[in-house]
Amino acid sequence: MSVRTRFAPSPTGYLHVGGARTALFNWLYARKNGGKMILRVEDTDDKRNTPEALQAIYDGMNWLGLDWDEGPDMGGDYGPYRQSERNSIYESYLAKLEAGGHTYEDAGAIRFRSPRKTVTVKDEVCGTIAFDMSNPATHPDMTIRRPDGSWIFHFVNVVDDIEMKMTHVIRGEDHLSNTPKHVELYQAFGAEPPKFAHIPLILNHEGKKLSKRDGGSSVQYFVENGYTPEAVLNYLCLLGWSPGDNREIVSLEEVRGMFDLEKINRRNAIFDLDKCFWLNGQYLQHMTLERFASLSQGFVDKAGITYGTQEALLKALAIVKPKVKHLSDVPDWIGFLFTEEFPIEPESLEKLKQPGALEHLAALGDALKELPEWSHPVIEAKLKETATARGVKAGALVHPARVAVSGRSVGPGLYEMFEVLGKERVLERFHRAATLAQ
RNA sequence: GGCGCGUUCGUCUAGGGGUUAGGACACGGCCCUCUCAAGGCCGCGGCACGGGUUCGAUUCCCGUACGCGCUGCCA
Repeated sequence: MSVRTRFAPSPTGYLHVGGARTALFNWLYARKNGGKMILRVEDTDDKRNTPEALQAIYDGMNWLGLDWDEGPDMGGDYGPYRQSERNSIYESYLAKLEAGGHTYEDAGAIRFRSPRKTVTVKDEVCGTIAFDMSNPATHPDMTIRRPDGSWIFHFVNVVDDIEMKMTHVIRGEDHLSNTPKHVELYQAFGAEPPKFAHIPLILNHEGKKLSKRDGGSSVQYFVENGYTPEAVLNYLCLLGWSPGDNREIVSLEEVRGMFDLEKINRRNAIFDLDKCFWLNGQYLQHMTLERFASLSQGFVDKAGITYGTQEALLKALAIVKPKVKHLSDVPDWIGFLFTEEFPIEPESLEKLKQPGALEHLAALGDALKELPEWSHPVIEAKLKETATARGVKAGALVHPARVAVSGRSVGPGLYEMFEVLGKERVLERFHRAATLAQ
């Protein structure tokens, strides 16, 4: 039987990183085994259930690059894929339960009568667990339908998993304790339960369940803060799973080849934004300039930078790419290259006021002015030559020049900046800075 | 409270009856260097505790503690 996994989020208005990792593991397992990944929207009773909330799920999944084979947007053989549209299916399953005497009414709601036996759950991650369901006080009969006719999660979840022929249910460990209830339902339907795999939860720095308020709890956070999907995906893979060979940087493709349910830990993991941040810098540095440019484009446009030609933008991006850690920082890193209105940091301006700084700057300007060719190696040689002639270290010229040209003391390599700016603008900026620092 | 799951550096993890307990992030130092990064080197830092089992336990078993989850007419 071919593998069928599913990601079954409830539209809450955003894609939670925990949900994203659940989706990722389901995706990996399906793809690894040549199976199908299904997206099912669990929108049973919520009023907050809006088109925007659904869109947030699509957006998050799309951004991460996790695709699915069946879902609300594309259909499939077992649809519809939104629980709000599956009422007739639930009615028929309820009828089966009623026919079997498994239900009863309680204050208008419909409850499932537990068989009150020990239920054994076989979990691919947690092993075999026996749950004693005999005590109604600790394991009350679950409600499956509210008085208003709406359905309860446990019921529709199981019905859909049966109907959609899921072979593997990979979900958060918060459902482990619910699983015996689900197994009772499978048994009442005479259906074979799927294989379960409960994956550890993702916690915040306080060790609590990651909530909406925690930075990085939503995929949207990573989109807005200039993370690359490959870095986030890589980070998520490393939470509860490991390639086992001490590598930290592993592409989705590689993980897809070696992913295995048995290798998932059972331990909850605290989300470490620092490490995700580090991975992001790694990915940014090692990706192609083209990829970097396409990921940066949105941030550059949003910042309203008038960069002229695409070629000019590319040149600017090339010199900041090794330094940038967040794509959202790109505009700040390249902005001064495209306008003469860039700000000069007060602290940096102080460097220009240091004794000798303006003289060095003027001398450097004079030297550079004579340069027949304007390229990194030539500029560098000239600067060093000038420094030597003046009996100072290169830094004495570099620092004031950097401030003059960029308005700040931290930035891309000086010679690279010069090259991108061109001789005229560099010399102009030298003059302007000298004036400002008087 | 009951039930379930868990517990290796601050964090993510590798490992597993005999190891100097490995890696990564973070942190500190040094090197490189035009700044900042990157990179290189070094350092800091860990098997929750108590009993067993065993020649030997961080690894297996049992407790305890702690954490998390479930215990809804939330999902």
